[in-house]
Amino acid sequence: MVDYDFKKIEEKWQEEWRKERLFEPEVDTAQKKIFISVPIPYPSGQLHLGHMYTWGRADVYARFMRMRGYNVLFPQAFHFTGGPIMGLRDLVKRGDQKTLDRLRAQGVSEEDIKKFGEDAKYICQYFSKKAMDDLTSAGMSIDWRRRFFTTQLNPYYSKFIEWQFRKLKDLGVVYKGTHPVVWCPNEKTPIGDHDRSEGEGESPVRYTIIKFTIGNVILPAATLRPETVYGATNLWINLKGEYLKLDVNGEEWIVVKSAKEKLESQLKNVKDLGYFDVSEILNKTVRNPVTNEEIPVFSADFVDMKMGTGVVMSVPMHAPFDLDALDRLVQENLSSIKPIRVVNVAGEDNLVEASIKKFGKTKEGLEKATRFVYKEELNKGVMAENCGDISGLRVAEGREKIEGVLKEINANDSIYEITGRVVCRCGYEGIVKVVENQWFLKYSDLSWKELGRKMIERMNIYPEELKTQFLAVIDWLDDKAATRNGGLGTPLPWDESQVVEPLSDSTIYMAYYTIAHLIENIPIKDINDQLFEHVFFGKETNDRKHEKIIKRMRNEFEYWYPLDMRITAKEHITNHLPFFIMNHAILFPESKWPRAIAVNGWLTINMEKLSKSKHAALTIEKHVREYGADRLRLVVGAGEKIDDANWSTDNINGLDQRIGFLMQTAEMLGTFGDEIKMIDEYLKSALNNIIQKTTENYESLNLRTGLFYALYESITSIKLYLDLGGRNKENVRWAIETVTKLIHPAFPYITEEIYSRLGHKGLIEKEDWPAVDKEAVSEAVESEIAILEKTTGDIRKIIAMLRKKGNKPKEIILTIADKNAFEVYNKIADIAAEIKDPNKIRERLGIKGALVESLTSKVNRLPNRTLYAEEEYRVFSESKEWLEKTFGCKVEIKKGGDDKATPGKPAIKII
RNA sequence: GCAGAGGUAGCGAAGCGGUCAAACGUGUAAGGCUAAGGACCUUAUGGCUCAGGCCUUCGAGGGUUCAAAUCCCUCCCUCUGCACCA
Repeated sequence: MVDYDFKKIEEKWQEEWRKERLFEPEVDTAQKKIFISVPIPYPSGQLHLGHMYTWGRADVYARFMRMRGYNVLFPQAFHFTGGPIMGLRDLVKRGDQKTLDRLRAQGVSEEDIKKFGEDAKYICQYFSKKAMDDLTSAGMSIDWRRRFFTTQLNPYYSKFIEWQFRKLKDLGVVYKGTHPVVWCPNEKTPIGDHDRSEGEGESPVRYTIIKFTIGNVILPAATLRPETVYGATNLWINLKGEYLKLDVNGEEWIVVKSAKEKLESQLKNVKDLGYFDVSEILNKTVRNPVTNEEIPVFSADFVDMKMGTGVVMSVPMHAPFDLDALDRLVQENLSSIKPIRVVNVAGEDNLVEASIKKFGKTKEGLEKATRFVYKEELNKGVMAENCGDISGLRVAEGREKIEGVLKEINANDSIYEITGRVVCRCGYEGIVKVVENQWFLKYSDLSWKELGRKMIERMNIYPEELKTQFLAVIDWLDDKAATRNGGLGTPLPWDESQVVEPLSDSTIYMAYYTIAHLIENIPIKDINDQLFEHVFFGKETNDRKHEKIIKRMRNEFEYWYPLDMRITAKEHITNHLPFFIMNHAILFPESKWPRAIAVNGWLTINMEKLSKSKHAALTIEKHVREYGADRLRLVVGAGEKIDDANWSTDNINGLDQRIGFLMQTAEMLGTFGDEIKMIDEYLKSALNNIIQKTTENYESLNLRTGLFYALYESITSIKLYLDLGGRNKENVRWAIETVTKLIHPAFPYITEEIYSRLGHKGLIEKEDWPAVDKEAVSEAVESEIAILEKTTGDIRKIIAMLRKKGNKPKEIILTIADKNAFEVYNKIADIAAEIKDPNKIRERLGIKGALVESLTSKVNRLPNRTLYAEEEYRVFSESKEWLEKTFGCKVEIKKGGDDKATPGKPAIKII
């Protein structure tokens, strides 16, 4: 590592930035603005390297844009909404050992831990303060004046949320409904994924109930494949099970005992009418409500007492379990039923028979067979001609349509099951509950989706490939439950039993940043919808008391909005980002729609995912202390696009080397002169190319590539320049300053330091971003340098061979090709620019000879640029000294006279 | 299942019709520098050659083209998300 006192340097420049108020931009209509934001973190722990990656990317962009002359706003708030912090408080209160260990590992004092157990708000405050300090020390150029937090703990923000939801309701996109959730009957709350000790990822699945009737009594068969009702040959019940007769919404249902609780928690009005002996209906017939046929009721062991209603529709032609059970009855001469085909799969004669053969008749085998048949028929199946209204439809379509058919004849209902066993952390098994009084945002609305799509089409999305995915997500979007009945948050203004849930109260909060530092000058009692309507939409206000401050708020919003760049990680693609898009689309006019989104992958450490247990060891605080902020900021170059980025401290060495090189070269400047050689043209050309590439890549948040040019390619070019004998003071100085500027957004502290050591008084961040001098870019010069390098490589190869033979080179003679060879070469290059076929090129050229033959013989080695004889001579003769030094022998450069020389490839003769 | 992304040398990762045996980083090996180690510099790192050459490679198999890692088709495999949860 290069030795420098990073702590001192960091403190020094932080102070300078603070003095200059560099990160506290004011409205200035004469200056172009850019508004950047990163998600609002949830302060349930200390920020770690994963955060560093996302914030680092945002900060590089912010500093880059500042240098490009933009007035940059980069604010940061904190999100207190939700349940987990309260959960953390309870765990601390309970003295949960794991939790306490984790907090202690993060350096939380015993006194603070005690307070955590008493007050969730204190946890929020503690960690948000920490986060602020960590981000600041890591060099984030954040305007902290505008920080705020959410929930009713901040009544101003709550007013903003209330306004927003009233407005959404007025727009007709909020409605009250019901929603199935996995529910803990003990704690009486939904069990989210992280609240489960078993069953992560399991979710409610809806079974269709088809009502078969026997007189007035209903046998409700639960099924995932209602479209096969045309092929039902019988019903299955299980004589070993206990059944009940229930009054369900005024109808008499026969169901297995376990279904009672489910139906109750799924909003059915249930009265228990007592035990029902199912042997009473065994072998009796029931009426299929769709076909009106009478079919028998049989018993089968495979009917699961815990699943659904305990009544199963038998479709032996399309269900392995049904066929297997029926076969047994037929063998015992208890039935003579024949399966009925209702789905055709091209090229398949009897899918169920085939699959049973394949997977076997064990329970596992039949389960596999069932999944297989389900999949095949769903994907490839077509409903047969005996299926009434759904005949000829694809299975998926038929399944959708049959629901309507059943509904019309009042023969359907539904029951939810969980896709797998879920156990709550409290130890109780989860069930599906249909919760009432849920308020939904109607993201399924087609005209709303149209707005969302329109916004996406107009937005810059980085990486670009994600645009199609965003459009797909909008298509897939369904109504979103926007409230819940617990946790921290803002109560829904018209139904205070519900709290706006976290993802729904953080869709347009970026607008709040524009006024967050001003709004609290107005007493809370005077904050109303009219104020927000005025500030955001310029509608009339009759508040004269706060005229001045309101006017400022209005100006701030008008100036800063829309948001120019939203930077976030990929886990938000299917939740936060689409909501952010949709809510902006419906609430704001097009001129205020966000302009760009940049998405990044996750950070891995030495190729391993950052697991929760590792967070404590990977805090930003710890790493800044250990390595310094600049070195830590190297993490922004760890990845690109949505690929996962890998961080390893190995890379620090590479950074240090290059920083050291810049500093050393800066110190050597005094020994340089003012001679200008071809290599100086090369330096100018190469660096201008690098400026261009760096700028383009920073613009689209491709920071790994940007840094590759700014930090690696640039220094490689400067080294090559010095190697080849370049010693022009002005040019080297310019090169060092340019590179320092190019890498400044990523490594702000050390670059400020280098810049001041170069004798500059002002801040580098206030300097202009290096401009590309197109005049200086010369393809010819760069190709000649490449030719020089290639030739050097060839010489080396030949010398190595000679050495093997025991020969030592005494002299190297390089001969540049004849002028007329260059003419031929360039003619071919010209033709090859449009015609690519070697045969046709030769035809068109009309010249023959060994040179033409060799230049056009290999299709992938056609000349593709113009070369100049004088330039080629110059580059070699100016490098003569260097070549002699490199190879330790005499070198002679000749012009013409050797047939072996071709343009771009001088003849090498070694004596 | 649905949706999206992707499979390139030991590893990571560029390239997205012709300057591709394939940038760059890292690893490995040899040499230099060092008292030594680290750091640094040079070179090598698909195979065969041994005067700058040739041959075979970019998940598998077909196809288009004078020319394919790059375009088209089929197949195999991997990753991510699927919601009321931050």
